[in-house]
Amino acid sequence: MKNNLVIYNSLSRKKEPFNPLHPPFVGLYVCGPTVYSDAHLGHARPAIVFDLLFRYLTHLDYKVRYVRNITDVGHLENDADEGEDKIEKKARLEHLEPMEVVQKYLNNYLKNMEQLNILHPSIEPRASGHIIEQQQLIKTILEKGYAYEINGSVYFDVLKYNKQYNYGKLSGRVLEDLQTSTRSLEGQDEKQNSFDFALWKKATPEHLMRWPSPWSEGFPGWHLECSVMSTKYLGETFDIHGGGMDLQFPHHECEIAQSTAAMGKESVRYWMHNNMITINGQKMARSLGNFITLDQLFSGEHTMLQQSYSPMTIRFFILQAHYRSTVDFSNEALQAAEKGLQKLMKASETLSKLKPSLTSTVDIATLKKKCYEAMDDDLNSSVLLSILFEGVKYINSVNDGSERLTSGDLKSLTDLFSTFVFDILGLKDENSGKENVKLTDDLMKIIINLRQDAKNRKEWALSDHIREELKKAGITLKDLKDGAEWEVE
RNA sequence: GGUCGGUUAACCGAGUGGCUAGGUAGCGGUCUGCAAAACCGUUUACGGCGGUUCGAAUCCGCCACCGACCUCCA
Repeated sequence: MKNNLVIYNSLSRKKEPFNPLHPPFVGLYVCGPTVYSDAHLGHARPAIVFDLLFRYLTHLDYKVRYVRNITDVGHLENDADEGEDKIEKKARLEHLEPMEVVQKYLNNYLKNMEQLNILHPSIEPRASGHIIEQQQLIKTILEKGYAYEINGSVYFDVLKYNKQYNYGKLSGRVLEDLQTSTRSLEGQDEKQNSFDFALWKKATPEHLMRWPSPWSEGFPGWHLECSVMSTKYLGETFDIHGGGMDLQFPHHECEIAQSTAAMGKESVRYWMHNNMITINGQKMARSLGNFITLDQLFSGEHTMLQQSYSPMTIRFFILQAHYRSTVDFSNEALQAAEKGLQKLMKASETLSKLKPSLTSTVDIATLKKKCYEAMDDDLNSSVLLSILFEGVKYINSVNDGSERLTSGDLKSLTDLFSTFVFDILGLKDENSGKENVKLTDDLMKIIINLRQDAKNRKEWALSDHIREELKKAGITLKDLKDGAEWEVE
């Protein structure tokens, strides 16, 4: 199995040829959402980026097992109000059970993902379903001597780990720098060093989410679930781990430390990080309160939105930028994306109606080659789209008669669009269904009006003929006192 | 403060040591009863200052500004 795919590995900070460990199988793990509020535009980005990767690898005939976790345990929040669990905080506010909150927002997230035409991962494991495995990993790390227990909590000993391994290799941190620069936060008295992180945390009396363990009734640390669930389903070593750039430190750094401490080796071969979506140049995040939820985008109900934007417009908007660049939100940019998407969709419809010629005046084989080159170059969907728009130009030109395509080339171009626009980029024509309903409605109005004119002129034969023909087409006309109703059988 | 990244035309956004990215918007034209669509042509680019080079927006240095991470976060 061969491919020309090159991906940027955050670990080496270089583009590297992608060679899976056990071809034709590929293991892909991506950090999913913490489900304690509605999904926002920021959540759409990694979902779309790694959906693109999943789709492309699948297109290249790899057998991909794609694991995307659901964080439903909620993790410690270092707010002024001493480490309150996010999910519980929300639960108390809304008088719901923590798991009820989880279910509500998980449902919403999954609904949004479907709207964005994001394929379901192969496995969507939940942190709460892997408490035992997480405890096992803690035990192993304790046995290896890279963690210590204090007052029922267990912390990872970063200093000791760093003597043998390199803590900070992924994010470019140097431990000595961290020692001086890490802010001193309250409630960290237990830790030997400020940069140590929790593997197990003893629950305070008001903490609702808790599980029994050898150390205390409590809950697992922030970073544990990913180490556990990735290796459980993909093996001790697996191909790709993805997530947002903001997770690089400390989350992914800690994952590396945990896995390495437990197994003596690293799990991940290629680290991939998508960049952020900005709004007025600033990161869009729940914590900053400047986020727009996907439901709001789709409905247009937000003070910053001039109109609603369809899921495919959002998808197209995100795909227009390369995943490692920031992408800046604005109404203007989304409206441009909406128009661009419409142009692409319209062209692909036109394509299906083109008539073949005996000769071709444009080079489809080269176009196809360039599409693969764009995707192979670290999933450059931005360049891919620019090439597909060359194809759009060809299509419209052929339609206008200024260019020609043989039936063979026509088929190639149709395959190309089907493959790249729909299968790989995962775009779909949202208007076809809606338009048809509206179109039928409009057509029926025209027919009914014409028939009314005929009736007004007492041309009953014509009027009856129209009604009979419609009946044959499965449409029943019902004449009312004024006007007419119609219905489909 | 530390680490890392960015600054591209009206807006979004690729890319590259010499060759039109693309989308949206604008302008001119073709087509058209009109309009729309489509097609053709087209305008203001590579933050600033130096350096390397035959040639830099692209490499190097300095400066300015912006951002991310360092704390849950996509």
